[in-house]
Amino acid sequence: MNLKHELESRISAALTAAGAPAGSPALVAPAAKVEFGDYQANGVMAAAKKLKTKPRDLAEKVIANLDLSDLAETVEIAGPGFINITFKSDWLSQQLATAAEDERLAIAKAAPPQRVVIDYSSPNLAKEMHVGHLRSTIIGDALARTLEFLGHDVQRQNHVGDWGTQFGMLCAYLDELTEVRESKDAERVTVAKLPDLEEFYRKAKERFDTDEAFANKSRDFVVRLQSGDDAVLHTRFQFLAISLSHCQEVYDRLGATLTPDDVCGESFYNDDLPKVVADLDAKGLLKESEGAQCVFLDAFKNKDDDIQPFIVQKSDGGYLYATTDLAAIRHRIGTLGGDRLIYVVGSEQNFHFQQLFAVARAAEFAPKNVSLEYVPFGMMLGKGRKRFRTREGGTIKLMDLLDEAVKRAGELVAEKNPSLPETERDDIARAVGIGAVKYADLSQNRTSDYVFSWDKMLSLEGNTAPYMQYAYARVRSIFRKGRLSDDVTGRIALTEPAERVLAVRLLQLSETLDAVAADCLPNILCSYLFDLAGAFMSFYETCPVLKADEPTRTSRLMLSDLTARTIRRGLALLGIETVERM
RNA sequence: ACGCCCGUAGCUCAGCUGGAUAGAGCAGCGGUCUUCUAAACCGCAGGUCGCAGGUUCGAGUCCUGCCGGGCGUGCCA
Repeated sequence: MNLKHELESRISAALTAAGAPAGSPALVAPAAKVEFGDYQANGVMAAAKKLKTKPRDLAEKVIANLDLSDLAETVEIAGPGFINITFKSDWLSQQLATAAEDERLAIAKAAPPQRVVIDYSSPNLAKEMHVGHLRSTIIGDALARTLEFLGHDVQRQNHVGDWGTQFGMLCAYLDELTEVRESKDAERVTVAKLPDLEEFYRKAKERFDTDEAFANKSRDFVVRLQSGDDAVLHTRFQFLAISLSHCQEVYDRLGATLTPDDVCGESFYNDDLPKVVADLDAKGLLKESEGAQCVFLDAFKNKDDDIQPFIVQKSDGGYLYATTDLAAIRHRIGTLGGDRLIYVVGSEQNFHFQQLFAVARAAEFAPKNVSLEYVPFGMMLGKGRKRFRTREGGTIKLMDLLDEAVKRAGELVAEKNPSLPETERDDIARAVGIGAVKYADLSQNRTSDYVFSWDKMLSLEGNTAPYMQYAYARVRSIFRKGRLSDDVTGRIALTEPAERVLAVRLLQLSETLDAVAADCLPNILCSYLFDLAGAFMSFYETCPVLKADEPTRTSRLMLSDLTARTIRRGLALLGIETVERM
C-alpha cells in the first residue's frame, strides 16, 4: 500500500468534483505535526486561488465529495484550508498484515516496467580506482538496486575509460622504458611486471606534462592505436586486463553489483564514431571551425552571440568523449532498448551533459519518449574542503580505504561485544565497515559536495549504517531470546502511541522508494530508514515484547518482524548488509 | 567575463512540485541499565535560513540585484 498515492488519487478526485480544475494536485504529505494527524493535503489553497473562492469553503466541498470512511478515523479542515487525515488503527493493522504476508512487503511492481540504462562507476582504466570513484559507484549501485526492486528492467553500463590519450601515454611510456632497458641489455619491461599501475600512470603523466617530445610521442601512439597497430593494441590490452581485474576486486569488496558483463567501455564505440559524425553532418548540424568538426546550437549562445561548440572531431581527425557519448546514447536506446538513460557522473560535467543531451535531441538520436537524465553528485573533498586531485598525490586508493574501514569496524566490534566468535566478528566488521562507508555517502543529498573524513565515515554513532544495523540486530535478538521462528501469525493491534508511530512509518516504504526512483536520490531512503529505526527504538523502550501478555505479545512480535524485514530490505537496496548480532 | 551549483544551529547536513510554530545527527548540559543488546532511549539549550528588495492568504523554497564560496567554459575525459 502506498499511503500517499492512495490519498492523493482520492482527494484529487474530490477536488475535481468540488469544482477545481481537472488534475488539480491534492499535495498530500505526511502531517507536519502529530496534532495534525497522520497525513495532510495542501492542495485546496492553490485550487481555491485559481477558482477565486475562499479556501475553507472549497475545503468543505472537497470533504463533502470525499469518502475516506474505510481508512480514516477523522478528516478535518484546519488553518487556512488544510485537510488533515488520521487513519483508523484497524485499517493500518490490515495494511500491515498484508505487507507481512508478502515477501516484497506489499510493494507493487512498476507497470509497465521501464528499461532503465544506468551509467555509473565508469573509472579510467589507466589508473587505479581511488576515492573519487566511490560516489558514482555507491550511488549508482543503490539506484540500480532500487529501480530493479521496483520492477524495472535495469541495464548497468560501466563506461570505463579504456581508450584515448591516456592509453597512448601509457603505451608510449612503457615503450620508452623498454628502449632504455634494451639498450642496457637489461630485462624487458612488460605490463605484467609493473608493481603498481597507479605509480606508473603518475610517472607517465609527469613526463607527458613536462616533456613536449614525450607528449608528441604519446599522441603518435594514440594514432597508432586508432589505426590498429597490433603491438600497441596488445600492450593496451595488457593494461586493461590488469586494471579490470583490479576494478572487479574493488566491486566485490565493496559489494557493488557490477560484473565484467556490465563493462562497456569507450573503445566499444570506436567503429561507430565516423558514423556519428557523418550522421550529424547529414542532419545539417555539423560545422567546421578552426579545423575541428563541431555542432553549434543556439541554446548555448552567450550574451555576445558566441556559441559554445560541441566538438565531435579534432583537427587531427581524432574523436573525443563527446563523440563517444553520442554513440553510447544511440547504442543504449537502439540496441539496449532504453526508455530511461541515467548518468551518475560528477557535477563538474554539468555543461557537457547539457550539450550532449541537446545535441542528441537535435540529431534525433534520442526520441522524445526516452528520458535522458543527468544525475550529478558533488565533489569528493579532502581536509580543508580542497579538491582531491590524483596528479597532486595524496590520493587514497579505494581498496586501502575499504580495508581501513573494515579494520576500524573490527576493533569497535571487538570492544563492544568481546564475546563474539572471531569468524562472526569478521563478518560483522565487514558489513559494518563497508556499510559505514556507503551510508556516509548515500545519506547525504548527492548534489552537495562530500567532505571525506575518516572520522565521520567511521564514526559509528548517530545517523549511520551501524545505527540501522544495530536496530536490526536488536529486533533479531528478540526472536533469538524467545526461541521463536520468524513466521509469527496473528492479529496486529495498535494501542500504544509508539506502536502507531511505528506502524505508519512501516507503511511509508512504498512512497519512499517511489521518491528515490523518481529523483534518483538515495538519501531519501536513508532518511526514511533512520526515522524507522528511531520509531522502532522508541517502541522497543516503551513496549515490552516477550514479556507482554497475549494477544499483545504476538501483535508486537509481528510489528518487530516487519520492522526487521523493512530495515533489511531498505539497507539491501542501498547495498548495505545486515547482521544478526553485533 | 560568462554559465551552472551552493550559502540553514558551534560543526556536518535534511527540508519532498511554495504551506501551519524551520528539523536531524554530532558536540554541550541533565536524566535512564536487578527487566527483549546503553553502538540505545528521554529531556534541555542552541536560528535575523548570506544580505536587500519583490511576487501572495502564505517564501528556507519562486523572481531581481548584491556579497561570499565551488565547479565549468573550443580540440583531456
